[in-house]
Amino acid sequence: MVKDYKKSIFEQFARTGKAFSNAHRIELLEILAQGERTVEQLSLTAGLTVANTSQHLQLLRNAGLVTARKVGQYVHYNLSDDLVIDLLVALRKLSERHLAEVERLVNTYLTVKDDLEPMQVKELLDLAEEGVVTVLDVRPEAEYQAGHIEGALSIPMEQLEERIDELKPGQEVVAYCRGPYCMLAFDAVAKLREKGFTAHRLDEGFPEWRKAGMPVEMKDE
Amino acid sequence: MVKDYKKSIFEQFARTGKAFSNAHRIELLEILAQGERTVEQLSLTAGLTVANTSQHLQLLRNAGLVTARKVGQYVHYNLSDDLVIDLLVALRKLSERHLAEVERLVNTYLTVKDDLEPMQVKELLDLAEEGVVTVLDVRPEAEYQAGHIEGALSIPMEQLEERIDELKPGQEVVAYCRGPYCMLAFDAVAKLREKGFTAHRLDEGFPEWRKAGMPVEMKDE
DNA sequence: GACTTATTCAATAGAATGTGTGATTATTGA
DNA sequence: TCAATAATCACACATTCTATTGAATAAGTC
Repeated sequence: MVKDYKKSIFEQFARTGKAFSNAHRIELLEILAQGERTVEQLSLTAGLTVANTSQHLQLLRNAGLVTARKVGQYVHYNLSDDLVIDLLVALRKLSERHLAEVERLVNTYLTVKDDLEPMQVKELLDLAEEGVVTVLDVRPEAEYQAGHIEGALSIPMEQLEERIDELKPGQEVVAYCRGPYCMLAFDAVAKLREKGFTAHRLDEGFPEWRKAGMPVEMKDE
Repeated sequence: MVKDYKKSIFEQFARTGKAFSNAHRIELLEILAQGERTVEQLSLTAGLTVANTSQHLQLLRNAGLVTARKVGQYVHYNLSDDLVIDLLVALRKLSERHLAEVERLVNTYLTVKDDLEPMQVKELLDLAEEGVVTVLDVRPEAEYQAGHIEGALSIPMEQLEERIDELKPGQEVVAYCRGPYCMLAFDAVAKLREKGFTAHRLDEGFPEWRKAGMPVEMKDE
């Protein structure tokens, strides 16, 4: 009796854990941490076929990690709970510390890492308040629409070069994107500095920001 | 280039996640959260064959979640980091909230749950200080030896009935064991009440207690 | 009603995982 | 040196996962 109970309990936990045992599923969850998405959007962003995406989503749904609501012919998926973000963050932290490989990859890609000091949230808030800095959201337009840091300016990374004159030359810029492993903000900072701006990268992405209860502007849902 | 990087990063995360995708492995981690164990001890507690236990441990080791050190012919395993406990806790919380099944199981087994109010840590500390309550560790002797709450009395659950006279009749007792899903303390409280004691169950187990930086006595390692 | 689009379902093949058995490697002690 | 013990390894088998394909369902449009 107790034995059975014990067995079942751990199996339930494993069911949740299983959701995080596949790279594609983790990526889907990370994307959903940005905000609501349809199946097609998810499949495009993650680079999976629609059917495959749908199947992973079913699994995540069965594990209770995401919710789905149908609007017309579209099914909008979302994280069911902020606890999912907690788990993603815990997973990241643990992986960072233990998998030397992760560290290596981060350092390999980000050769300029030391130059791009991430800004602290408090610092940023103060400076933005005073108008000293511009907070720049370099994610795709759609993601900005779905939700962004309060007062942030949206210039998707691909358009940064052509729209760079929207930024005042003397202005200090803080770029952010999806999270610590999102490359967009790194690329943006590199580009901005190349163009003579003082630019920093925000260590956190939008999900962490929202999770921390910081001011955001969200699309009505 | 960026694509490859992205792929690799999520795969590393998945590797960590994979460790939590199997019920036996989660159980092994939960046991290790109590303290260091040998392969044989783990296999006995989890009810697995030694070879099977060893294989799961290899996987956990490759994922960087546990460390092994050889002492004579024994290999002692341990969690490599408190972040692993964080992840276990996050997994529990998320599972609890989302898997109705977990809730159901807890409630089914613990029909007397409402009667056994868990005590809050602060409350407990105050009362223990004043000598009003006895903190009782009902885990097996070996686990107590490896580490326990400061000042706790050890009476393993199996011996509780015969050694019950070690407790003063009027005394209030607070029992604890391995964690929220460990049955020992529930059984103990039931038994103690049957014997006329005022008994409570501590909601947290030893790992949570230690993790929270509360006073413990540990075996020298 | 026919057509288009978004999503899911069903079936399949191939890869990965989990477990038991028995052999193998270390370490200790006689 | 030999036997005993702890742990790991190597293999084999069954099970489970994953991605792909093409069909089915559901909602909107003409």
